Amino acid sequence: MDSGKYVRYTNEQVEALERVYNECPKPSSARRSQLLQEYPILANIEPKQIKVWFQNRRCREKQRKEATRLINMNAKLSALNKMLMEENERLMKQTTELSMEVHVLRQELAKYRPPPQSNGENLGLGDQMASDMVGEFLGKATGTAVDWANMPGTKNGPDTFEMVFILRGGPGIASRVYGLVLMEPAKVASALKDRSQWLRECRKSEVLGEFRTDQGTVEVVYTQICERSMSGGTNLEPVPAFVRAEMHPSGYYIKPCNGNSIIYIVDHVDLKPLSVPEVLRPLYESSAALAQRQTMEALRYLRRLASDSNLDSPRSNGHQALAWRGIAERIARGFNEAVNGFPDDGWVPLMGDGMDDVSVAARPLNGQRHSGSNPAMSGNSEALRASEGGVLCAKASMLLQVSKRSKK
DNA sequence: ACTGTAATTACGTTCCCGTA
DNA sequence: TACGGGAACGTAATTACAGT
Repeated sequence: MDSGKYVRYTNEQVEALERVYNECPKPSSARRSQLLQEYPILANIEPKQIKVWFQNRRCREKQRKEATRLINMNAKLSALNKMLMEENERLMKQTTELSMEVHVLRQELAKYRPPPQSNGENLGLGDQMASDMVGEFLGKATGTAVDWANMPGTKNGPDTFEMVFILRGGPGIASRVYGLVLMEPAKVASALKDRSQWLRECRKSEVLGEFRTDQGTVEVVYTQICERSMSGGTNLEPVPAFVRAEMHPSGYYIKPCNGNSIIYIVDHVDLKPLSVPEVLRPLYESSAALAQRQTMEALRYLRRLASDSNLDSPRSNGHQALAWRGIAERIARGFNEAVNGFPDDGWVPLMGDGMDDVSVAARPLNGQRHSGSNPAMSGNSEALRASEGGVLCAKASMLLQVSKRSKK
């Protein structure tokens, strides 16, 4: 650029231009010519220069506003960052405290772990007697030789000291579960005496649909292990050609433990799968889920009681309740995956939603009609085997209700 | 070297006018 | 009336210069 072209306007000239700019930042060509008349001090400035000055002035104002906006935003973000840093520090401290608390709780839980069951080696006399009593109890409760298969996903671990087992090799289906409940043994016994009470939330039963096959009538029944099944009473009309099942007496073994209780719960159901229509047999054979549901429901009930009763006690707090809930949920998930071969969300519940309910899920296959409820979109090997027969697939709890109704 | 600002450049939009 | 060309003007980016 020719250096002779570059000039710096005087302060007076700039002040005059600023006054005009404040009135009108974007003057027209006529207005620009007019202000040359109004301000003799601008007489030596070309109209084109005036135009350029206004262009640059608008540009500068825009840049300054943007700079101011960025400065303000930076201040806000700095304040927010400071606040988050403080919050992070607080949470880090909380994490440390909770980790220590978890460590203490695990140490406490480790004290309540029952002795190994493989043999009696390294057991004290009291432990050996207790172990023998448990074995005898389990045998009587199931009416069969004890040959349990531990369910994957429920192994003893650092954060759980309870296990779920399914009977292997005996008639029918049995399951057992043991775990610590923070209740006095007398209270546990009292709660378990009234079995119907912990089934109170599990008594809903509804026929969702019905259709006939060559082997007989198939009903789709939603149930939650209804109370009347236990008492023998029912207000549902019996459907002919349905199979029978027997409910064996359940058993509870309560072992005192430092003011709390280690509970062994067993349920045993003989569904007689050989009497089931062949097309449904695979489903009956998968009904280990039912027995497990019952035992887990009992244990959950006891824990709810313990949790409720201990909420006010100084040794209990919200963390404990959360820990118990987490353990129960992990066990339930693990069992479902182990027995059914798929997670809970693989089925769409017809009613109820799973964890605390004994829910039913079903899906129509091979173009068969269904009950009108949402069909589940995935299944397991048992469901697939059943589907080959061209009927509805369902979880075991549904089929138990079918068999119970025919028992009357 | 850095900053502020005048001047330049590139490009897009709007308006006006002539023409088919 | 539609269309194209040109003038005027705008913005954004860049360059160049003078003062500190």
